[in-house]
Amino acid sequence: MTAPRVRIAPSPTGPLHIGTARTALFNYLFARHTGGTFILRLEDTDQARSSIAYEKDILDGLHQLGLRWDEGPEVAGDASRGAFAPYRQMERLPIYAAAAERLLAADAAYPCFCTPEMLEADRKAQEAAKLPPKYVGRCATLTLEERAERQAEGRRPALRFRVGTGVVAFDDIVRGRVEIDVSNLGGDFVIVRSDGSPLYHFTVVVDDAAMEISHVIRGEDHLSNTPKHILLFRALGHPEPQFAHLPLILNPDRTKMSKRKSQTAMADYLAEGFIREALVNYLALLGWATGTEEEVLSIEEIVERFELTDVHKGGAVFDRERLEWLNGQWIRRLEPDDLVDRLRPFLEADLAAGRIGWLPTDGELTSLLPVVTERLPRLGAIADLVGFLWVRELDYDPALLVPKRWDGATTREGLIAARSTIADTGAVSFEADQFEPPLRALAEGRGWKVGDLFMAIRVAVTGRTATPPLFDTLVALGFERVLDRLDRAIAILDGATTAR
RNA sequence: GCCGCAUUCGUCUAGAGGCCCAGGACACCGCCCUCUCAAGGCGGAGAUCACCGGUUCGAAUCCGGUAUGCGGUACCA
Repeated sequence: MTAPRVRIAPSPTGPLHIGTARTALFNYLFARHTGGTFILRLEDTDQARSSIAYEKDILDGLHQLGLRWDEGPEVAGDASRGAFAPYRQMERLPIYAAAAERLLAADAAYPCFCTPEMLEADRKAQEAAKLPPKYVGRCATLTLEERAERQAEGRRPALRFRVGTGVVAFDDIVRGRVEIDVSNLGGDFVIVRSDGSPLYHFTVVVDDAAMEISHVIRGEDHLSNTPKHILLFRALGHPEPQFAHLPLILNPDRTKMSKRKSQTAMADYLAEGFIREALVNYLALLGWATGTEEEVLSIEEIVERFELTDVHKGGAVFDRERLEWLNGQWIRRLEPDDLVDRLRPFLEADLAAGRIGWLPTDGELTSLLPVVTERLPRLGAIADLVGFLWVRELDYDPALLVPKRWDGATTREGLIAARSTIADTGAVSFEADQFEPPLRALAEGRGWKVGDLFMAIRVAVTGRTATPPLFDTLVALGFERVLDRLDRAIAILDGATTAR
């Protein structure tokens, strides 16, 4: 058998959608697993809704996920690559026109002069009679003379495809045999608008035929449309590809995942710091499983194990919690240098947004990693975790300073004692294991719980109650800043007592 | 309305006639570890396998029906 050729065919009418990314991924996995070719084609015939900005978002998003296509357009107008160029439908208009001409010549299609008003009236009547909406076929039997007459009146016809009669059946790779009676297709459907622009059902088939697509892998929402495509393939005299309809990704209420009810833009997930390894891993597991208990898998491992026949039939609810868990798994698996590189853009964004006052060096960041990675659910959470390291002044609620079991006076006393202990030991060298024994001894000597003392210090130097381990934090801050922040906390407590 | 597709713990799933009074993971709860938060370890709770009927010695797995859900039904993609 010849190598498969598959494609992802997004339309740039919105940002890269999670569902589109998943479909792209499954096509990619299938292509790589079988040694086939993965093609990207832009379906931009809906000029009213398409935009170059969306196109860029989609291509960038796919690139960021690591889904490289073998044939297709490059970002924003750059050169295409592949033997079947162009890969933007708006640049393929002559091809559709020629195909339409052939169908017309063969009388597989005919011009339709019905006006939107007439069609609307038909629909109303059918609705009233409780009949399924369907084109009545008014123009199906027009003679050549009648067509010419209407043309002469200046009416611009749309082109309709004759669906004929019978049953269309196909063997879907994930769903098995599907049979649909042509009478349920809604009658002869329009393939070219009256303004001459081709419609989706038509372009998709012309292109899949022209690009020699062997397997059409797409969302289940296209299942009911497949007979139309098959009819078109036949009329065009082209062998039908195999079809595989993937289950839908769902909102929590089990409807098709939508912008209204879920976060659907891939760019938003990327911006939050979900990394491609996790995103790919998670998306692959929506509707597919290895059949073993393996779950944390690299894209290479997934490629190796992927089979279309193992894909599920039922829809899958998108579960952000599980994605976050996988993201944590993958963040912890990254090499330190890699993690530092990937953290950079997030820190730059934090700086730009004023969440931090300056950027750490690579060395600083690297030394922080051991205590940071296991606390990082998303790269974007970095400032939230240790942003206190890169700000001049801490801004916190003074009430946080006082541990639950302590009062203000005890806290003040504790911080003063801790300050001098740290000043004494830190003057020699500033290392984590230097402080723990003396500070523990301090707590013990005063009859304090170490947790309380440590918590007071923690809040004083970080402004937060949840941080990486205290001593690593102190070292990261440095001798001077630790003392400064302790002094400032003591001053705050002084102020509080004097005020009272 | 009509057509199509689907249905295993809250969620993602394993399961292809006996290994299943259903396994794993996320989330949840508890314990351990512990200076907080995580991470990790251990344990717990959680599914009469949508329902009804049939086939079979035996069904989550096969067949039929029902219900529910979703998708499609455009001169959108």
